[in-house]
Amino acid sequence: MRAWTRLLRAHAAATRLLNAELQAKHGLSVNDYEALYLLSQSEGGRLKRIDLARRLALTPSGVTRLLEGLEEGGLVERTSCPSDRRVAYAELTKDGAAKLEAASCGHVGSIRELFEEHFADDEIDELAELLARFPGVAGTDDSCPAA
Amino acid sequence: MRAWTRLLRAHAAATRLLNAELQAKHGLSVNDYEALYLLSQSEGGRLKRIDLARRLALTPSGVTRLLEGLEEGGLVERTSCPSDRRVAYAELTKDGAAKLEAASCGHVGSIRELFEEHFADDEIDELAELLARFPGVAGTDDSCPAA
DNA sequence: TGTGTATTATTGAGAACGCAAATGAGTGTA
DNA sequence: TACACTCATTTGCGTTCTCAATAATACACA
Repeated sequence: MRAWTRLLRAHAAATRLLNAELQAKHGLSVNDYEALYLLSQSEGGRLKRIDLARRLALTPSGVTRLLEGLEEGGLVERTSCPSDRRVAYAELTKDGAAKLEAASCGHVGSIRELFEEHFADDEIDELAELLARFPGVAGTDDSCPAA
Repeated sequence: MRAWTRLLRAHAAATRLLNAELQAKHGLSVNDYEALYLLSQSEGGRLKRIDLARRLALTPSGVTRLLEGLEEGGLVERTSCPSDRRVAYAELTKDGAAKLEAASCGHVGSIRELFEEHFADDEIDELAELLARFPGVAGTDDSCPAA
């Protein structure tokens, strides 16, 4: 029980902090950033919308809304798939890659700072390992295509 | 970095699951439940709104909105403080205590299930200990008045 | 081929929450 | 007393997300 309530609090506090900073400096939300990052790590800089949803732990409709904003800003482009006309790809644009580049240094720094202020290096690994146990979390953070 | 993104995913996935269940069975959100629980554990079944905000990792305005719903449902009552007329207490009503009682068994069970399915007991403790390091998380989950 | 089912994506409606601004109340200082 | 400052709370507004319903496509099988 303590573990659960603390997960709630830790997420709320950390998210609010990082969101505010990212928003102020670059006009991006944390999820905007994560989406751009995932695209940048994927082959061809693009990902099926549904895969993006799974990796971000959002619903498909959440992804539609998220990408709406990014497309409007010209950071992401909609591409269609010739072999399956149901799927739409989200593809990183040049502007999107540049935006990610510009934001990443500061953002990664803030995250490092937040964690290293309170944890030793091996504790961070431990935390990551434990969190990966939750359903749907494992294997969502690297560039593997998530078959 | 992995630790951070996994914290995001784990929270999103777990919250969505437990929220849906709690909502379907009792018409409460996770934060509704947490608020009722915190009140039930506090002296006199009441808490200053601002303390509730801190313990839930919400902003004061978030608490106002949350309590709006609970007051409408008769689960919580607004009480004033004689010694400082700025503060308003949120006080658990009989109905609120009953509602909490009714929901707690199933909800706690779901949480246990979710965690015990993926973790050993000592790993849960470890996770709780690590999460407590985040700023503002420590000491928010028991009944201490959070001076 | 025709039909039923699963999958991908979008839309409408609504919930939850944050920020900024405003209000009213306490506190300290001259 | 008068003034500035801080604190608890609420309100308006915008953002982000979910759920349920819908549409279009793919696929499996008789």
